Amino acid sequence: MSTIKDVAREARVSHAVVSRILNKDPTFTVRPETRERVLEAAARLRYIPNHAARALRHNRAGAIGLAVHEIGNPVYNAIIEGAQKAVASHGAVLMLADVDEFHRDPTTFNRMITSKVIDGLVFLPAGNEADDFVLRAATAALPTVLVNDRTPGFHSVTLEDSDAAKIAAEHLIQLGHRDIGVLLLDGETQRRLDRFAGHESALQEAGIESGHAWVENGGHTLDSGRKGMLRLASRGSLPTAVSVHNATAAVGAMRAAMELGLHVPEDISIIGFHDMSFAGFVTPSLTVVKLALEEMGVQAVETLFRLIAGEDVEETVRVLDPMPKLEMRESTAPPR
Amino acid sequence: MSTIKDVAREARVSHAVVSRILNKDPTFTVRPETRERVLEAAARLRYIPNHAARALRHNRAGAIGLAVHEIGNPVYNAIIEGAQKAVASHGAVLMLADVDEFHRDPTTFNRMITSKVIDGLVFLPAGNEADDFVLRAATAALPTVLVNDRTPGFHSVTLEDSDAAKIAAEHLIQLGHRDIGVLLLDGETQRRLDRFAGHESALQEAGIESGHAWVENGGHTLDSGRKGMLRLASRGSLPTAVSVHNATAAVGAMRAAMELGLHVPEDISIIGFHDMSFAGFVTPSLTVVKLALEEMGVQAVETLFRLIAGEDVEETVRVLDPMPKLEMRESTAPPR
DNA sequence: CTGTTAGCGCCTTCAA
DNA sequence: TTGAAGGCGCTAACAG
Repeated sequence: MSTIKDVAREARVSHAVVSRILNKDPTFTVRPETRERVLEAAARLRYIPNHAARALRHNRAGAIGLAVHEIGNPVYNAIIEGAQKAVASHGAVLMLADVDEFHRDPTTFNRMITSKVIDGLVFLPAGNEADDFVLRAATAALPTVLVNDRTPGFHSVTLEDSDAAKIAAEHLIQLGHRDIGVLLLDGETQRRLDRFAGHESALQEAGIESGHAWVENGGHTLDSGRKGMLRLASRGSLPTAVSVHNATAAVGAMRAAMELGLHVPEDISIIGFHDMSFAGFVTPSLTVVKLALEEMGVQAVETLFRLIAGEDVEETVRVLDPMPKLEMRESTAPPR
Repeated sequence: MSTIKDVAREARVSHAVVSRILNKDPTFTVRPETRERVLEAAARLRYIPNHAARALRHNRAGAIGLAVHEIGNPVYNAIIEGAQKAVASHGAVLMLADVDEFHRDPTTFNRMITSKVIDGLVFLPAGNEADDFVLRAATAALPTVLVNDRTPGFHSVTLEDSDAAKIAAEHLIQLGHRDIGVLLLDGETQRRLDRFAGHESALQEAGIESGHAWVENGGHTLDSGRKGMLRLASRGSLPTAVSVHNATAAVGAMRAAMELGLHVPEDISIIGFHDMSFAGFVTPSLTVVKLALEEMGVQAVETLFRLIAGEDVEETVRVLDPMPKLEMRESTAPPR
């Protein structure tokens, strides 16, 4: 591995000159032939600046962290991809981490946030106790941005959760459903409340008395969705349609319906959130409200970089483009 | 952020002493009271060594990379988790990266492998052109370990692919199937061939002439699995059972069967590989051969660290514990 | 226009 | 048993 000094020797200049040329220092003028010599030497030696030395000098790691629950949940995939791209466009690298893992063994996490391994953290909360620990520790040590949720006092990037839930409920209403259940997210997140509010407002506008009849937590995993649906069913009466506020949970809910001997969508319609890969491939394929997950990942990282640069940033960034949009498939149909 | 000098001043010693105490230098003896003072000061100031300075000094990044195709594919989740844990146990951090992203824009990748952002790379190939680029570039620059595949001349950690495929085929044979199709992985990977060999050997031992009758590529995605199944069906005759060498593709294959008006498992049995989260939740739930994915992730990282430390490492590490195991669910049944 | 110098925070001889 | 000094590779202020 060649260093800046090797290049300097090769180009017969001091290493400081190399540094300034390669970093395109605007306050610096140099004879074209010298610049030429330096660039040529750098190319020939395949010089690449040492990351650690740079980080030490700048007091910047050149890496940012992304902490999620369950890296494997396909819903998060789009967020991760968006973040990945945005980070790359800043010439930095992404470090992916599991929140629950961090909570179980905080050593790594603590090192990551306190020893300058990363310059900032994007954090996707799920509403459990691990969140609280991570959020508290992270914000104390680093610029931190919440993604897919908002909490007063913290920088956040959110979707139009209320609108999205409203679109889902309206779709069911439009199909002719009046008995509409909902599987909310679990955990104490704002998006849970926002989505619930959107759902309720659609019912209200349609003149449907909800009376909080069929409301359960469905969470964001296959298993929690399945259990939520089973709880809904254990009430004696069943709705003809259910809005599930997460696509992974919706697949679990469909599984539960099948176990109960119900056919989807003939006996019960199910709509999910997020257009993750599995939505179109399960049977029946899942009608969803598609959200701008990837764009949200991008925005979160951009917000974080602005924070790191010390810029003034509004507390809550809302991702408005693209807006939530219905993606109709097989799992919803008129009631019979 | 306090530095080693702050601690030294606080404990009224030189910073060299602090360094040696904190790093437990065995060739170093110190008066208990001095050690006490230092440890106490370090704790009080919440001293954490600066990662960049350490990296610079040791010429080690303290991070290792994991390059996969499609971070969101649930099959990889277990591998990632295993790797995560192993990396943490070494006091390092994991950098997750997307191979295809790297191929599209090699800038970030090149920086990552050449500028000491990571100390080594674990690489999960899928058999496309992106692999070749990444593998070539990575091995030239860094200690690199292949995971879930093997290539002569490169360090690899693999599963018992042949055995696993054999178990899958034997399960179908035992149920009474004789007309057995297979959806292979695509791409030019060794595990594709190994699994095919295991499959064939089961048929042979059962006295079934394969004649390469129902053999197609199913890949490792929902869509490729679906298409593979459609191609199988387009041949005029249909097998009564299909072994799909990847669980995600198997879900796609089930979807295709449904589109063809076939019921699973009544008309056609389907068995998949890897016990990923969705396997138990799709309808019908998917019978799979469960592989030691998480353990493979662990082993890959351990192998990489041995390589980084300059130890002698056998070229191919086989993960033998736990061995592949059948996990029977609803998608396989006797032929009718 | 270019070179010299002084650190960033840490570890590791070498001396005392 | 402890301290002083040098240097990892890089950048930025200051000289020339």
